[in-house]
Amino acid sequence: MPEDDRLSRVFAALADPTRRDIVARLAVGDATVGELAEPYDVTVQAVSKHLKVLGDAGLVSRSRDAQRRPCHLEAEVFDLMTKWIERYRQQAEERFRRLDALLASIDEESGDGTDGTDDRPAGNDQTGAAS
Amino acid sequence: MPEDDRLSRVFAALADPTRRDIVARLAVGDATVGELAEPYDVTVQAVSKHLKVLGDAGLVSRSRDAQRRPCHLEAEVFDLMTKWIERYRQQAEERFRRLDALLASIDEESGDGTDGTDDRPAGNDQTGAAS
DNA sequence: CTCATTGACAACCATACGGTTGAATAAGGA
DNA sequence: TCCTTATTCAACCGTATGGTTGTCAATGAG
Repeated sequence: MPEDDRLSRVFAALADPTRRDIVARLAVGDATVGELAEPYDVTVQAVSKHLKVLGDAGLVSRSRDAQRRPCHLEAEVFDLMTKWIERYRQQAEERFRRLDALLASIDEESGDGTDGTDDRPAGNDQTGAAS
Repeated sequence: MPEDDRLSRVFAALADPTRRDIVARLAVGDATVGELAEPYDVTVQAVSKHLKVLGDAGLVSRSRDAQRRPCHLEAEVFDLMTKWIERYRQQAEERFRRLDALLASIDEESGDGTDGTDDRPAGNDQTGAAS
């Protein structure tokens, strides 16, 4: 499966409060569909659907114990999200730092505010760069 | 806004590849709607909708520069996600460690495999615990 | 003032989503 | 064997989503 697709599934799966709640419960310990359904006032079928979504996203795996199909949380998928998030957070924070440095340098040489624009660090001139 | 709702919006916003791509571009630098729309073969209106979703999730903010409405990435929202993810990842990993310790302790006293069930660490007996 | 640019809003369409009910499958227990 | 439990599958319903086209508001340039 394409990694992009997988990321989409994971994010979409966690966009639902009930499914996040299920993940929270599974973090405590494995559980069956019936057990997971109990706290909510929805049918077992609905929870089964939620579990299918979580399963397709790779967040939970199922095993078999007689008629039961216990659900198990697969924590490693979280790494995929964390990696994605951290990447852009760091990028954004880096950009913020650069802007901060720019403002500081402008502040330093206050009095001849005519050529300060040349101090702009290269690489963040996205605005206005496109045709 | 309820935090749960906010989290849902953020996850839902990032569940779309185009919107993740937009976030990636904004991490490099602010941009206008038109600039953001260019790489994709969808209309500007569609991108505007995407930006509304990202805005409602608190992921991007808008300012005004003449007719233009530059988009700016708000990195702090990532913290909300990271916190949620780390919480359950750590819980799941902790549970994994406990299971590992259990298996190790069982392995140690191999030979009298009759009462090993009492060695189960407390707190992870979710399965079968619900009434 | 008039026009071009930038972007948002409204209405519409097809599809996906979360939920339901009802029936089917799988596995034990009487 | 028949019945109960646990879970899924199938069909349906209302609403949300991502996309389109068309129109309108805001602003700057001629």
